[in-house]
Amino acid sequence: MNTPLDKVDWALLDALQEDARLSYNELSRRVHVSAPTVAQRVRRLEAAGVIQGYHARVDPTAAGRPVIALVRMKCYGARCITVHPELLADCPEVMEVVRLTGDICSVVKVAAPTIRALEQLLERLSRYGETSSAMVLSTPIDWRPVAPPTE
Amino acid sequence: MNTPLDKVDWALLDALQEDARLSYNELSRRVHVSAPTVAQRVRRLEAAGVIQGYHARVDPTAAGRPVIALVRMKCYGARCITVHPELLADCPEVMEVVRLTGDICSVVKVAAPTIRALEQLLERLSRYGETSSAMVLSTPIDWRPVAPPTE
DNA sequence: GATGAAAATCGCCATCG
DNA sequence: CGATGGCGATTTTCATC
Repeated sequence: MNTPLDKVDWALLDALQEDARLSYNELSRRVHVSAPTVAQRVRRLEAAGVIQGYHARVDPTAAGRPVIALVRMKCYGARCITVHPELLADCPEVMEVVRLTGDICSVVKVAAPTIRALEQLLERLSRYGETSSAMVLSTPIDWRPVAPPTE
Repeated sequence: MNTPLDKVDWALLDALQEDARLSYNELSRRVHVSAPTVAQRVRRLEAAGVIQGYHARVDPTAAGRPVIALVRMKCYGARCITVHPELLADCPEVMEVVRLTGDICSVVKVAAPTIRALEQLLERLSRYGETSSAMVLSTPIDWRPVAPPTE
């Protein structure tokens, strides 16, 4: 079902991206739409896959994983981790994997407790392809909400 | 205040990373700790900066921004966007900026509505440094919770 | 940190515009 | 398709142990 998102949908998405814990009543006040309508809209957005989940954002450093890195992968053909992400199911250090165009197969974002743990993960990743890693010094922009496409 | 996270803290972090909309009562049931204690713990985690926010995760493609890319930047000295992220305040396409060690200054994650919009953003970014971009074909691992560091 | 209760809030159903 | 009203259930918080 591909009915485009209207003004109310985007107001709800804005609010819930900013604070996922807002109640339907509170959303109703902010968006100036009745609470039952809010609940219906939000459930529709969830069912349509527009909203994929609600998550607390945890600071990896404060949580004991201060070693952040980006690992560029050039996988060996069929063992490409982008087609077998389940290979990394038991690697809690792996936060994100994106598959790319170009000579870099994928980029893996990693959050490890220690340099040593990062080293071990790189060894593991090197089974699947050539790795090239860079440490994350800081995150000037950590997170941004998805904004309505202005057309 | 740097008191390390205990078992209860991690149970709460796990639950709230998985579903940020759980009530304190529901958390109380899952973590087997009384509701007032849950509320107190969660507020402490928020105040300590361990929990940085609660966000709905929105699928950029479903929300009208299907053109995702990673842009590697080699900034021109002082104009480096990692030290002046406010230069990108009015670029809703920019989702994330990480500063890196190595010859790549930073990587910028972008979600644009169209190829044309991506092109325009690249023009803008090229004012600050050399850009090298790769399209995101897919995201085999989109998101992972921060897990307790096993030591 | 647990308990218990009180006040406020929330979510949902049926109904109506 | 959205708004209103009201009910019951849930939640949050306070004081106390």
